[in-house]
Amino acid sequence: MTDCLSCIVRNRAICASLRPDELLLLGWMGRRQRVSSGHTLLWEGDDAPVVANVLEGVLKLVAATADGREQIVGIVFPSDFIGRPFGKESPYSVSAISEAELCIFHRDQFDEFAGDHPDLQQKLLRRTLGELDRARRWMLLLGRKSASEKAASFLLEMAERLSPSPGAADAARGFELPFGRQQIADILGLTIETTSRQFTKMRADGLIDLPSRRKVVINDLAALNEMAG
Amino acid sequence: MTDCLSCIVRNRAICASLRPDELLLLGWMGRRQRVSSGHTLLWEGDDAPVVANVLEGVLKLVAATADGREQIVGIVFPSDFIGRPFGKESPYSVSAISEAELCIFHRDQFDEFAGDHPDLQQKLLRRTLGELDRARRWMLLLGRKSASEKAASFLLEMAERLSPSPGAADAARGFELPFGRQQIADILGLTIETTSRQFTKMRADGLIDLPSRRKVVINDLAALNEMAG
DNA sequence: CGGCGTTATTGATCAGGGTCAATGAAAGCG
DNA sequence: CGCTTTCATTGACCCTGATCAATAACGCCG
Repeated sequence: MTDCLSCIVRNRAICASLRPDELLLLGWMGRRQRVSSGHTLLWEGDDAPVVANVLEGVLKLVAATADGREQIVGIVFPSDFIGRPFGKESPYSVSAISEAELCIFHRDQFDEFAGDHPDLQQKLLRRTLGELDRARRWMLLLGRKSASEKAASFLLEMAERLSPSPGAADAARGFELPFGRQQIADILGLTIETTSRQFTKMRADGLIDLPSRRKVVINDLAALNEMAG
Repeated sequence: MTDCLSCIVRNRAICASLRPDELLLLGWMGRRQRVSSGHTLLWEGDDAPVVANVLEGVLKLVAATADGREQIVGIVFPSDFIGRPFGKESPYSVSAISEAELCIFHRDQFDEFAGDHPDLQQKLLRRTLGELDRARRWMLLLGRKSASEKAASFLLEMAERLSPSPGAADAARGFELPFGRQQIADILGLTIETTSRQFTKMRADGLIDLPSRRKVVINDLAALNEMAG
């Protein structure tokens, strides 16, 4: 059994809507699972028999064409929810891109539990609405922005999402990306070469520093915002 | 007051979850409104004080860059729901692209009503999850597909969504698009010229007929599927 | 520390799709 | 019915970002 009361995402995940006794019930249903970096949890097109909360680590949602081109369609951080409630197959695959720890439920069991707990369902609805907003803003980037606008937008989004206090204006000026260059390319709908060139150019122009492969320091937030279009 | 029981989308909209007495309550809150083609209901970035069900007509959700490039991020058909419950500003604008009839609610009133009616909220959750899946499949198209793949994918999606019996395998072979070429371009992340060229090419190759500006007849579904990648 | 595998950068070239411009076809209207 | 306006098609040219290829930097491990 899982101890939900001491869970690290207790107050941020959808479970935050539950009372201690309800949480106990949910705890009986869930089981913790570590997944290692690179491991794929759910495959695109397959029936997705599980849903989960992310306790730790980062995962990616990937859609792919028949000939292997990949687009990352979502990034999942701790306290986020993954899987597809209400019985549809997953339209994308879900893979860990770092060591991760999940709290996994059988989808059918979870669906039933959710049916009896409107507050949980509302939390899930709010979260899904937020995800939909984010996905739609990303569609503008994918469909209409240039490579340089994409790169700048990406850094701003990451500064926002990786900042310690969510929602606050103090987006992190320096942070470590959980992605390599190829994954950034798959997020932006670019090739790895173009992505690399854009990063190099931003560094050359003094907008950012790149102290190591995955570290980024933002020097000129205003210019970056300008550049993002 | 609105007569929900005789509503044309009674069994398809989220209201289908409600009992007659609940429906009566909701009817008191809603008001019908006609909107003419081209009229914008909600503006990107503004607070969105209303939500609505679509009874008739087609609307588009549009995200735009500061310099005026536009990306259509969603298409709304009869029985679909529009607006942003739970108090966030709309991240896109909503415009009618044909004469339309809506059933409009004040967002706050609707939120409160939804809070008291879990079944309604679940219907909304299911719908939102479906929209999110659709948006993410579209991200693959925008980020990774070529112009010809985009055009073919578009026609297949439209054949599916415009078919009279939803879900059935009998996607309409001939149908009338509710969009002009510029709007198709804004859906696909292309220019109007490229869109036009792709349509002309598909006709030249015998995959489709174009009997009038907005009419499409699919001749070779298999080839179109192949082409969509 | 040195060697190797992986990942990122840089360069040269090319092509898909954008841009600019002109023409053509439909729809709206007096 | 013809005129105007809007929308779509077609053509010529160019540019951004993809592709192909080589090199460089990092990280891992013995």
